[in-house]
Amino acid sequence: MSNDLSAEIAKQLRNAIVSGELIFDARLPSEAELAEQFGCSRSSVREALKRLAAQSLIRTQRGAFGGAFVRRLSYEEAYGEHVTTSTLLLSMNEVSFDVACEARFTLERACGALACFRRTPDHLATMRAEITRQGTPGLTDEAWCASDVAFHRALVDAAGNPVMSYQLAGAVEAMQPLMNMITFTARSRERILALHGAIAEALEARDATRVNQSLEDLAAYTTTLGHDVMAARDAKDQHD
Amino acid sequence: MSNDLSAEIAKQLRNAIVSGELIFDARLPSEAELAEQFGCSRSSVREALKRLAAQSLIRTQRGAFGGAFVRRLSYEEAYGEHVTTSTLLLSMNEVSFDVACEARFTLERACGALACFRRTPDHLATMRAEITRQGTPGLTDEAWCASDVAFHRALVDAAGNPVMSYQLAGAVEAMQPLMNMITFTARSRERILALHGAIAEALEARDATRVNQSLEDLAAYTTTLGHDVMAARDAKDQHD
DNA sequence: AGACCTTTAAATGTCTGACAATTAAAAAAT
DNA sequence: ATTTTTTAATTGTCAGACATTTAAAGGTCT
Repeated sequence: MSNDLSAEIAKQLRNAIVSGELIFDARLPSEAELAEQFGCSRSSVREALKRLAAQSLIRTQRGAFGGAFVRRLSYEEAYGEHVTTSTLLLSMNEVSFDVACEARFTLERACGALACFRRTPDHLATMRAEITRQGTPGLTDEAWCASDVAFHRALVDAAGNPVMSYQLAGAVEAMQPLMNMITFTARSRERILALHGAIAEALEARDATRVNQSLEDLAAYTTTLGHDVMAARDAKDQHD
Repeated sequence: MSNDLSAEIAKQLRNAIVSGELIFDARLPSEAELAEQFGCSRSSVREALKRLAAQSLIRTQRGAFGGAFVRRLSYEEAYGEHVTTSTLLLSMNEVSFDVACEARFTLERACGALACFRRTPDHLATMRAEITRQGTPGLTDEAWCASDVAFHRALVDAAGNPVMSYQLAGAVEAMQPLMNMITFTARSRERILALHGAIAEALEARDATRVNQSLEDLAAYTTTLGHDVMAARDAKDQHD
């Protein structure tokens, strides 16, 4: 039906994998066999297999008794894919800062409640370490943002639900590019740092209400900063 | 460094796209030019391009002035990719039903609060339509589950935040395969249906507390059903 | 001049055949 | 029994050819 053979072949093989017909670690027929089955050349089969490899659906192994094998999608890989897709989505679609912020903090607050029950000393230690780093003078914007992401990731992980950590990967990590615009002044960093401290303390005390409140404050402040930056940029554009 | 040329080429091109060096609708060099640039054959370049195409990063166009163009990732595509990845992740990693349920309903409750402010008559109508469908006798398990997903998707969309809808895609839609195990009896459907009604009513009344409570009830009941099914299955396994 | 047809060149899509590199099993040698 | 060598299967890469598609350029007719 399609005018792209390799896409069609990839689709059929993908279906076989997703439907469970080909299970984890199952070996696909060799490229030559697939070419015969589909009545096409080896090149077309290879292009199809590369498509599947790009989606982490298969791995290939050279040599005798090698071939393409169905791959188990790990949390780490799924996490990475989710972050890449989300980053791309946000960077290519002019998403409003407000909307992205709202989504991120709404979801993060949902984690906060669970995290109060489940947080371990490990999670608290990670958060405190990032807070310390954020207090060091002369931190570059990139380093600050990376640390910010690590802090929030620790908060999400503290909820102790790997599925949720995966789901929130995009919300937390893909925000980084958007956050880069708002951390210009030392004053704004100071304020954010104080709010991070409040969150960590409330989490240590397992005080869900305070965690929630601190996250709301942080959301409000972040939104304000975003607006200020946007307004300043608009003014500059007018001036130029 | 890698022993896979096409993967290496794909990586470099992907970086150029993600970093913004190649912007939306930019045309990549032709396959022949890329082959020359990378000092390899056209086949290897083609395999690399297919990898990028599989990730929706480029589209190709045949003919003169055709070629590979950077593609804008739409919400719909990102949504679809997220669902596929999540489904695969859940199906391949023996995720506990409890953990998945907790993640899903925790995130959904977070939407509930926002949805009370933003829900439109359209959202309510969609939810009521699905409730009606769920009440029709003789509904297959697949149809029931699809309708269930549509209902919850409407609830998420009612929050009026497209970024959030995208983020929750995995949580809502990838649960379908897991839900398929628990909707065996008419009695359980009836109970779920009643809870759906309660959610819709509370949302219409913009009563956040009741929405939250109803979602919690639904979560609790779903978890119970899951346990029952699991226990029954274990008992059967012992017997066989 | 404008509308319609034809040609052309550039590009991707596909096929064929070849060889290199890798690898595990089988066979041979010690 | 252990080590080494051979072998066969399989993926990775390349070169060259041809098919197909497509938009632009050129030509023809009114």
